[in-house]
Amino acid sequence: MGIASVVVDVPAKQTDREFDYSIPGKWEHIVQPGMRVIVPFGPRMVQGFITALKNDSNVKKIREVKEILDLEPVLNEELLKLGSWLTEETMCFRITALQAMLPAALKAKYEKVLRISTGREEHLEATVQALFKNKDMISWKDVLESDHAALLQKHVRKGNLEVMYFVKDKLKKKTVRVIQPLLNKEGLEDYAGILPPNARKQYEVLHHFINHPDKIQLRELLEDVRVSNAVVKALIDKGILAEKEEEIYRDPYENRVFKQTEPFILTQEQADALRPVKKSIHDNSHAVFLLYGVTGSGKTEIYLQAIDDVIKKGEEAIMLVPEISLTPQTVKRFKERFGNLVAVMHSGLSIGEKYDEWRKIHRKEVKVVVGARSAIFAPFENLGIIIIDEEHESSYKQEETPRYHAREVAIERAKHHNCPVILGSATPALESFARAKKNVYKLLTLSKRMNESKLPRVDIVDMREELRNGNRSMFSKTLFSKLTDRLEKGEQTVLLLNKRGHSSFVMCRSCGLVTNCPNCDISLTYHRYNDSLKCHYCGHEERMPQACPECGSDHIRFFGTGTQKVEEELAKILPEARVIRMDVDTTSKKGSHERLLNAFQEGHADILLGTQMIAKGLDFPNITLVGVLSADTMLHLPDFRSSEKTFQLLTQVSGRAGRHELPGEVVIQTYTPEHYSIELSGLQDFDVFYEREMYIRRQSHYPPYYYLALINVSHEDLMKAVAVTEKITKYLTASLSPEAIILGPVASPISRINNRYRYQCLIKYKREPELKKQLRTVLEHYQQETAQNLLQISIDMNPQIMM
DNA sequence: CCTAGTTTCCCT
DNA sequence: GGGAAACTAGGC
Repeated sequence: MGIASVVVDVPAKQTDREFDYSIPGKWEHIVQPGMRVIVPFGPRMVQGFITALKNDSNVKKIREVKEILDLEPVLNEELLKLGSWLTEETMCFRITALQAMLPAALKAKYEKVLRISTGREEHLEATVQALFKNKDMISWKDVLESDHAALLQKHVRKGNLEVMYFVKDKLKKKTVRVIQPLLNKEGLEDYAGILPPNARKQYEVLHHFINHPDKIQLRELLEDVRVSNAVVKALIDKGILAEKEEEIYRDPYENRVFKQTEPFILTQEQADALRPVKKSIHDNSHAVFLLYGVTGSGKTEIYLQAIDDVIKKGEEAIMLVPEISLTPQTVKRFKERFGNLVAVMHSGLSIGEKYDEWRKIHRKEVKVVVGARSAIFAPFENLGIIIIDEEHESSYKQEETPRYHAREVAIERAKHHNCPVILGSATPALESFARAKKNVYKLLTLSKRMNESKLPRVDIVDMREELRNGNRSMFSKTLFSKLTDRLEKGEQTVLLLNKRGHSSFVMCRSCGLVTNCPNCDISLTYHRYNDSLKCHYCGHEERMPQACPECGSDHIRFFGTGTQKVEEELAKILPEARVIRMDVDTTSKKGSHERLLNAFQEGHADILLGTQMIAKGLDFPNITLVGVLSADTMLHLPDFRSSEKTFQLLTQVSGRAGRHELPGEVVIQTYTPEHYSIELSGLQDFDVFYEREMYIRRQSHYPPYYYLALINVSHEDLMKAVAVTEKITKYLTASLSPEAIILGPVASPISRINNRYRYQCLIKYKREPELKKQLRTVLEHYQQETAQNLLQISIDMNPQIMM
């Protein structure tokens, strides 16, 4: 008899294992590991994944698989194995790991409903019967909201009502309504002749079908003939037209035409860098390459030609790009080279669109996926290369469980497929560069910009000096004069401000009150478009107060500088300048990112003002000036990587200037010009920065010299949070080797989120083979309390941010 | 001894 | 995660 081992969709410690189910005979020959199933679990039905098939089980009372959800496995053997690896590495539940590898559309939705048991209606009193009026089922959610929950529960016990559970697919196949004529041309003409004279619109619709007898989407028909739905409906009712639903793929790029491009001739440096990659592709040998190339050195062309080789060999490629630079511009470069062999995956797509892109990969209709972090799980079976561009970007680390880093997953997958990984960056993560220096990764260097353009000249302006000279504006003299100069010449400028919102916080000038989030230990941010204050952590939102809630003074004001405020200032000092603002507020709508960039590229604006999202990937020939309004904003964050992040951001944004014929200039405004990460980004000298930062990391026992594990404990009760963290710290100190450095308990940088107090313990270590085991013991120990959700303990192996 | 509220156990 | 069994405390 066929038995399936199933991992069920119940993310809890006790259910974090396989359960055996028998396979009904009719499915015996269909089922395979990696398929989703619906299985009975206790009194309800849940979704699960088949992880293995076997012939017998030592479980006595075995139940049957209720339903099979897939005809083909959604996870192949490699991905199932990768799931186990993820579970192990990130210390998450198996089900969480498996679901993380699939598009959200494949996750189940659950519904619990009540129904009157057959023939028991007369046992119910009028109030209960009234609830079921016109309905044969009512949802459990409504029951809980009604005042009759206890009464209904009693009827369930007596058997008058029964509880039913449904497992639904989240996914809906997208359909469109299609209209087609039921008569031939002559029939339509005849009918048009006998239409009453007031049915002008119906006549026009018939005329459309007389000229175009093919089926047409309802939406298009309405647009083409300029009629309303009612007109078409009338013709359908009369039996002249027919309507049907047709399934379609959602293709976010369907209306775009991409001109094919041919591979460029590589420079000597590029060719030298590509050669070892090609060798690895053709020898089927695994290797990790760190492609270290200055901004504008043509890394993308190397990626494209490597992928081209892979496709010619009949294999597939994954190309990861950071979320914020996964712009239509980037996608275009890949679609222009590889046409419809490319699938695209990023968070801007709807659940359905992501699912459709995933299906293209699953059905082997494409050879390349270009995508953000989660695209690393693309279900390719013959991977020939994995490329991670801007590999230092922190968005490659997922900050929710499973807390994986796409770079680690990439290497794990590439080992399985015996294929190369390319990590590309102008400013590699220190960890990566250190590995390259130790020859763990192979270093490939591009030191020159393509078409010989020079790196831009960088001016570092001391804003304290400006203030001393009486300039209180947010623009230094240097930046202002260069701005006016560009404006006169008709060249373009990019202005970077590393903040969002109108102002960072609101403060009362009379009593000094800063408006904080009531649930979190963090100040609220002002958003102008709806005159409100928002918390970026819990989503709390309130109206901007007219007077100080504490002292009643109306001297309540914004502090700090946001993109909106800079925009206003620009309008004052350079009223003739056309400005495009890009930040979370102006790009939240679908397609707005692309629209703004296109407008800028086509020269509809002189200045592009934005947050970090503009630092990457922009490649417009007319940009000759880049201004960084305040370089220090991220420098003073409580994070050991803040220098590295600052250096990377400044170098990246500087690289936007002068990439083509026109030479570029950069102005960096700062209050700490002497800080090495600012000074060295001015010289664009990564190598010196690397040496300097490595020295500090060694001194302070941070990566790459040490590994990190961060334990975060949260509880509504402050004392409890402290006590638990303290206990964990003590336990780990006792059980790990004396070489491990265990810091804590300390309050998290954000010490309260959503009314939960947060404490943490940081472990720095070089080699602790027992660490994961010990951490598991810790989780086990607090299992009861965490299950009740009073206490939360999260563990982040190799954290990217210390919050 | 019954009941309502709470904790623990178990799901194949 | 959630239902049901097991357990506990308070009512008369």
